[in-house]
Amino acid sequence: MKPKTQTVYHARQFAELAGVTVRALHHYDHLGLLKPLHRSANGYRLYSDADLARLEQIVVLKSLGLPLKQIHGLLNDKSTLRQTLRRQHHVLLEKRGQLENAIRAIENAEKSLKSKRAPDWEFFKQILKEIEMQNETDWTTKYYSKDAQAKIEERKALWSPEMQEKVSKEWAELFADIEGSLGENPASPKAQTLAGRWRKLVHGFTGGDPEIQKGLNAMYADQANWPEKQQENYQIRPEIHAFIMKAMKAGGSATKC
Amino acid sequence: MKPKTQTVYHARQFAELAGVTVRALHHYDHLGLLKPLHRSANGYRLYSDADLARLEQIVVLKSLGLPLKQIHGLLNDKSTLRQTLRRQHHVLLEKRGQLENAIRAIENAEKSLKSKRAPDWEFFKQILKEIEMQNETDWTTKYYSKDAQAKIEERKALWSPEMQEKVSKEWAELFADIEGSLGENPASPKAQTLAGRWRKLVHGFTGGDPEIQKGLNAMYADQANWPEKQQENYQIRPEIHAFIMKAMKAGGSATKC
DNA sequence: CTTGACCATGACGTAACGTCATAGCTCATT
DNA sequence: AATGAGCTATGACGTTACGTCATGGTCAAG
Repeated sequence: MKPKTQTVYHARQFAELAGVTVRALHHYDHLGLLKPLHRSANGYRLYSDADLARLEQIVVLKSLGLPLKQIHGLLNDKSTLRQTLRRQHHVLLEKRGQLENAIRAIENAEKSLKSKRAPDWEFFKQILKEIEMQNETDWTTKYYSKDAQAKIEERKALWSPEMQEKVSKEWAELFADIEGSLGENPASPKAQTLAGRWRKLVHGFTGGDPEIQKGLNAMYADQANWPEKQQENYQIRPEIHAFIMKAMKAGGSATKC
Repeated sequence: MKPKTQTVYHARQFAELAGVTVRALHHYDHLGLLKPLHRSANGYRLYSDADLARLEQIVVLKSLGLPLKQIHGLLNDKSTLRQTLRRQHHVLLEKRGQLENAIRAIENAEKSLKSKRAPDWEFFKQILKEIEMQNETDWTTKYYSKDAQAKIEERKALWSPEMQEKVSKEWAELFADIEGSLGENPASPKAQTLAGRWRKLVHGFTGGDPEIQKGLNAMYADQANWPEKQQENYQIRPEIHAFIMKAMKAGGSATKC
């Protein structure tokens, strides 16, 4: 005999088991997110242990900041769980970034309030701008159309750290290989192979989207105006760029960079 | 002659100057947060440079995460700016903490998803609990009534880092001084002075609130169940405690610890 | 029978606007 | 003068995840 623990719970008990309120249960029921298995004759909600498991999953996902709608979808089709988590991870990192900006801004503002007795709004404005400028991780955005930006954000969210690392390693290897083949004829099979790898990596970023490709090209054309700090990280040696361009042309591709 | 730049703006222009939408202007107007100086005959909102200054302040405060209601109050009575910023700083730090929990939880969950193909909800639950347990900065809360907790939070938010440091230094000094006076008669003026300092420091925390005092007492009485890590930081040597209790009694005070 | 504790549904409130819908005004072109 | 583009106004509903009544039925204990 199994220990026959209670198999049905009333709203109150059930809510307490998962640390939520009865009102929340009503809400979830209303949304169709969690419907009690049955109702008693008088209309009371009767929850089961299976319901408890589901509710606990809801609570977990909720604590990760997911909206109830998505949770609903996830629980009906858990195959997208991975991607949802990736996306959410990205979202949370961004929120944290903004929070940190605000926190630092307040700290600076407090310092300035300590010396000057009256608030200096011009100064505050400055502080915020500077902080925003400082961590301009997204200085690239100005090259993309609104439309393209949205698409990029979409795809960014799905890049796992491993993928990111793998890709940057592939780029590094590709650069090294090109470096060693600068003497080759751009039309040679070897050069064409390199151009192929290049295209594949670029394609991995653009996803084949012409809007994104356009932005990337624009960004590349404006190299002179990149922020100094990024020059080193992103700039491609002219010889390499020239070589690849020639190889691309020889191969008949229109992709610019 | 000063450069007579435009002195009145229509909604659209004005909004762009501060990087907000026209709808937001309507909203602020509706709330009474920012009313345009006048309206044109046809009912159009006409904003002035003074309005611009105010709008910019609104934008700054909003970016710090302050609700419009509070901003409204602040702009009418800037004397509370300091405290509001302190409070907000505290709020933001807490939000960041929660975000970090969620972020770490997702990262762990992703790891576990990598090995096992199916989501292991029990495991997720565990992860969240552990992370919550791990940074239990507020293990003390369980000793306070809901009411008292709210009050404590209120006061915490107003403690500047400097205050905090000053207070803990004062406690350290007091402990040292008591340590050197353990041989004294608890009724002696010297002991009474020490007891007075003790009371003042406790009062600084309780704010004279009996609810908070009660919680503090309860917490102290339950020393045996404190989390291990905190034992060292918070525990008071029994000799010192005993001495102060005697001195308090001798002085006729009812304060327990 | 009366409490007190628990249940249900329904509806309004919250924060900060976004997004129509409807309608008037203005300037410039046809 | 009529028309269309572009700007303006007000009003109202939608969003998120419930909290907080308001109203009324149910159940076990005394």
